[in-house]
Amino acid sequence: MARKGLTAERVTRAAADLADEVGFENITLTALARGFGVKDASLYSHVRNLQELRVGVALLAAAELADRIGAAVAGRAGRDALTAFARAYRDFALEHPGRYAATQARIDPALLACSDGHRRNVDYTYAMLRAYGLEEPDLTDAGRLLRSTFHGFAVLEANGGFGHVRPPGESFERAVRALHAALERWPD
Amino acid sequence: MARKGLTAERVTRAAADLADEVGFENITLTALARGFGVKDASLYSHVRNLQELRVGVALLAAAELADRIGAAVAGRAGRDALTAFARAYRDFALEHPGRYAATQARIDPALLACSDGHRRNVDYTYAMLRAYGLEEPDLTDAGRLLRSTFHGFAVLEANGGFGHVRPPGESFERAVRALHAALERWPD
DNA sequence: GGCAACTACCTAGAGGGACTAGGAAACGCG
DNA sequence: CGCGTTTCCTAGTCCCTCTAGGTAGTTGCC
Repeated sequence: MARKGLTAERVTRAAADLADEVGFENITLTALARGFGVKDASLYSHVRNLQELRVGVALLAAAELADRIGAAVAGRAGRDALTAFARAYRDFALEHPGRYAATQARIDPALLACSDGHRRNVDYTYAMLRAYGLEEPDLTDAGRLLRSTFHGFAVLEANGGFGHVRPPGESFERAVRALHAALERWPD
Repeated sequence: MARKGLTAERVTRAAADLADEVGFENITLTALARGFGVKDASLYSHVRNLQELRVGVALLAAAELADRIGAAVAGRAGRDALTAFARAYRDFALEHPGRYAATQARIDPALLACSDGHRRNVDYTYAMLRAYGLEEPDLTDAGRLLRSTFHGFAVLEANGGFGHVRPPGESFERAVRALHAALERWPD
């Protein structure tokens, strides 16, 4: 009955890794327990239930994504910032599909408000858009357009939704160019 | 032991309705069987397994979406067609969240090639884009941009990803305007 | 150092969903 | 009518979530 030194954080991090392997929807407390050489019931000392584990992964993933985006946009503005933001976003989704899916999981709004990662992601977006000279409500509209396009692209690419003819990366760069042009001419 | 007159089609249609209620990921053969007043094992006479049921729902939903889009864009071109397409797309996603999620489910490419609904959805998009004077590879890039934005918006809105301040519908109309402008000036 | 409190792990078991094997009753067609 | 097929059944396996209650390590406190 040797102790394995598990903590809520280690479990959550392992869950994030597992999510990247098998998909965020398919993480399982049993599989996680197997990975630690422990019975599944034991994990309930560290995590209340599967739902809470998912929330933990979502917060972790959002923070990691925010780190990447923050590093990418640091010291840039306008087109440079937009391109760096977009690439960081897409790269994260490609490298960490499970974590990325977690960032988009439906979460209790009260909890979401406390999530540093989610808040920072929004902040970076708004900061970038303000540099284009936008103000409310254009800020909101443009922000939603960016999020929709980036997220939609990430989902479709991850799901193999694009035929294999043309490299998705080139389509993505084009999309970012088009968005840049749209932001410069906003509101048309 | 009265027969209930079940068929693969009735089961699939019920699964689509259930998906709209509880989410595409959460449909269950057991719940479906309960709805028909039948044991879960009985459904295996009509559907090979859960995976195949999901595929069936996906094909059904894609056909329904294609019908709506086809009706919307009939006789229109340019901005009119784009707006009608976008509204039909978003409305479908809002009215039938489960069916909409099904249209985006990862499916065996071989099967997907046989899906009339999926093919028509692609065809409508390409027809619309050709009216903007685009040719390959711009056609592919622009098509991916549209799909990404529409899909991303639908997912975020369905997940409650937009705060409640500004009505999503207005942001959506703006996004469509921006996309129209981008298509007219393509490639920038 | 020794004892109590706490915590990390355990076993046992309920409950539910996917799925299979094999059986019986309804149906459809000659 | 009777024969084969289809539809539904019971029974049971396996896997996952989650709870209750027990035991063994660890920590803190005198």
